[in-house]
Amino acid sequence: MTARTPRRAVAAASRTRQPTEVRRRLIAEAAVPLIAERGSAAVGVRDVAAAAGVSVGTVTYHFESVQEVLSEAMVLHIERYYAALSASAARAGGAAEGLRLLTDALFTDDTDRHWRMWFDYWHAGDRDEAFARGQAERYENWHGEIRALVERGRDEGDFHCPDPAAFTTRFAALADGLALQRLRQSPPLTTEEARRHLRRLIEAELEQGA
Amino acid sequence: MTARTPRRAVAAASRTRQPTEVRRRLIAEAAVPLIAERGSAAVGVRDVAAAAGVSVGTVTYHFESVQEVLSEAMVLHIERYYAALSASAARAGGAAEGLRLLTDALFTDDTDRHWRMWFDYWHAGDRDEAFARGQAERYENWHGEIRALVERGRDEGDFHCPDPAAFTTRFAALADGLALQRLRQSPPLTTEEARRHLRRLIEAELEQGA
Amino acid sequence: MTARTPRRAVAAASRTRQPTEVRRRLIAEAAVPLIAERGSAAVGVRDVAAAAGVSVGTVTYHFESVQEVLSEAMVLHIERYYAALSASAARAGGAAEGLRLLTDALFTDDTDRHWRMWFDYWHAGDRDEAFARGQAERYENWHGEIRALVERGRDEGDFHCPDPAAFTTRFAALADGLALQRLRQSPPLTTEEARRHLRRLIEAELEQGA
Amino acid sequence: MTARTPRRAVAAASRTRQPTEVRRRLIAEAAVPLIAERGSAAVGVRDVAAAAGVSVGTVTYHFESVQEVLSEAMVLHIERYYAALSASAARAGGAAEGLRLLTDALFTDDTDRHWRMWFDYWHAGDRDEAFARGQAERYENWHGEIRALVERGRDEGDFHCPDPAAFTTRFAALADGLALQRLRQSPPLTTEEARRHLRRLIEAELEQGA
DNA sequence: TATGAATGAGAGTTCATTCAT
DNA sequence: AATGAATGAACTCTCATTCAT
Repeated sequence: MTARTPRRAVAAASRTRQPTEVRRRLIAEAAVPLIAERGSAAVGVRDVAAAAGVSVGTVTYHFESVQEVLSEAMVLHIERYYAALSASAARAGGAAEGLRLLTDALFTDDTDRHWRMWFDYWHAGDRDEAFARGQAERYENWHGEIRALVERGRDEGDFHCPDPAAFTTRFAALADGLALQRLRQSPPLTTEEARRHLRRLIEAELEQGA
Repeated sequence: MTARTPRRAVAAASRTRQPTEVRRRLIAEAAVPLIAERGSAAVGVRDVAAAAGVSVGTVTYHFESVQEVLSEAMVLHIERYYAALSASAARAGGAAEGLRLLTDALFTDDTDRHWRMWFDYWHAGDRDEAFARGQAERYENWHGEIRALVERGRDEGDFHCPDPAAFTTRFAALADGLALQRLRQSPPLTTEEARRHLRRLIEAELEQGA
Repeated sequence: MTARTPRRAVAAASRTRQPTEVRRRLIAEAAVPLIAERGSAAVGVRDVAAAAGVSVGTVTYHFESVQEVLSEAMVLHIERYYAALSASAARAGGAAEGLRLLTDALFTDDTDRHWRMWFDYWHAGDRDEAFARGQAERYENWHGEIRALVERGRDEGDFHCPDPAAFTTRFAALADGLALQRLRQSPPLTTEEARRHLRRLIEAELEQGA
Repeated sequence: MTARTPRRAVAAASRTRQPTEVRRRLIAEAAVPLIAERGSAAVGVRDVAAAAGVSVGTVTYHFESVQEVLSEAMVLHIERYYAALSASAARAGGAAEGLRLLTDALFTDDTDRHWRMWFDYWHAGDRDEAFARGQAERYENWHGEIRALVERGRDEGDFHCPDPAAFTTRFAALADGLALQRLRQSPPLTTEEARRHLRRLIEAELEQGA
């Protein structure tokens, strides 16, 4: 009969008193799958609270606003994604192989949800300065990662690259653009096609003189 | 008019009776700048009605839903943008020059609002099937435009291109990706830099053998 | 694309200019099935106009208000129903048989829609004085019909009835009440059961002494 | 509070925080007189909220929809009415007297508002399955009450009744039908007349052989 | 620290009525 | 007589935020 069915099941243990930082983290973490599935615009405090197994009040107690929760959750997810990419590259023997592994890791069947969230995050920045700043920062880290590989590759003699920064811009832009197309075109670009386009760029720009 | 939105000034001339198709167009047209400035998520029927100088009822009389108004407005704006690009390319002597003019037209100081709306439209498609379909269609038209130029350039002997479709995918993706970066990075990518990256792709892929 | 698809198909011939009384009748007549199917509360001017094959303006030109259309339509339907009952009774040899035929005609598989509209009409009278007056008038006619049969039956020596008016009240009330139950109870009262209850009343009150 | 509904006076004491079940009850209770006076179709959330001395949000917080509020309010009222009838019957020495007291209690000058709400509730069931189900259930309870009295009366030797279920159907139907007439006819059936008709049924069917 | 009832502005939509054509 | 575009008040429902407990 009640309008909102009380769901207390989730994470009953965490209903106990927690230090702020722990609680914040638990809440943000709980929001990640919600955003990934519905998009940030469709996630409300109530949803987050329910998913985290806490009350609405607890969410607003620990966060200034919903925006803050969403932002934190998205950053959490995105950083984790880039960490995986880095790990993938680090596992390689040389920078050239590293860039190749990273390229492969960018488009897999599991990455669509990442790209969706990434563009969702991008979009949020359109009206929210804080999101935009986070976005810029994330772009910077990501570019740094790529550029480092390119430069190491050049040092190791595998790549020929007069302007690593410019290449990085193109590489990152191409990846973003391919993802956009993949998520909207029909029939969609396959993951393999997307990778091939990136590899084509690498060949054309870094390996031609090698 | 409602107490909340007191202005009625705009488009006073159109207060008169209009055939449905005319009124629909006037309303959609009035919605364009609103969406461009605030993003589609922040535009409501009341805003549109006020901007069009009509009552709320008039908007809902001519449209099924707000979504329909927004979609129509965005399509209006986007198609106009692509028409300008086409015109720009058509003005050229040959296909090679056409592609160069088109590249220049993609990034100017006036195009940021286009890109913003383009990505807004893209994002709307994330939760609305109708938007997504429109998006796919627009991608197709846009790709067709580019590919035609590439093929004509090859026929005219200016371009060397074994796979025009693949190049088109990369060109369009790079343009999208550069726009994403331009709107978020700080300091932002300049229009000239963005163009240069696209020209670099053209050189590397189409003109290398010429 | 248009919000409201223009349906001009229906009764194209009647789209021509018509004298007021003719047009009123055509419109009211068109409203009958709508009310029967959806209930008067769910029928709007637009529906009526569409069903009558005329414009909204035409409906409001000929009627003071929607209420008036609905009322007229309901009266049309209800009077037609009672006319059929009268005809049924008139067809009989004597009053006794007439009352029996009328009883049978009250509950058939086709009469549910009548009862539904009757109670809809009754309900409308709860907030609208005009409806209530129409209702009272209809009750009076209906009672008159029954009473006349009873009195004739008494004169013909078939019935024994010291107070025809009181019997009429009970007979009419029982019919109404049985219909109410039939439309709500589950399992619903069958038409045959409903008739039997009415016949039982007739036996108990009119035929016991005969 | 909203500009449109300035009064906030009622139930000032209940402005305080209440557990859901309590608040739900307070709100439903506040809706009863509104429905009784205007009919359920004319009662909106704003009215209910104002009457309950809470905000609109509070109503929608505790209820799924207005329908739910109205339904709960009507059930509240109707059950209370039947409880009073039962109490009336229970107070009697024997079942025969119980049925007589119940008959008297059905029509008093205070019961018109009940009947109005009962038919309003009935009508609501015409388009809403949930209402219809509630209605069916209420019919069942009410019939059970009557039948029990009849059977007890028979056991006590006061009534002669070969088919208590059938009598119950007729008794309940007659009561409903008399109420319908009473609320519409002019001049209206007096309460005493209505009772007399019911007593006549009892005499004719239950006491004739006694 | 945690709760969840309470809030109220604002959203999209409906629709009887008006009136220029 | 007929049209249908235009109106705007009123509707229900959503939801981030507040705050007494």
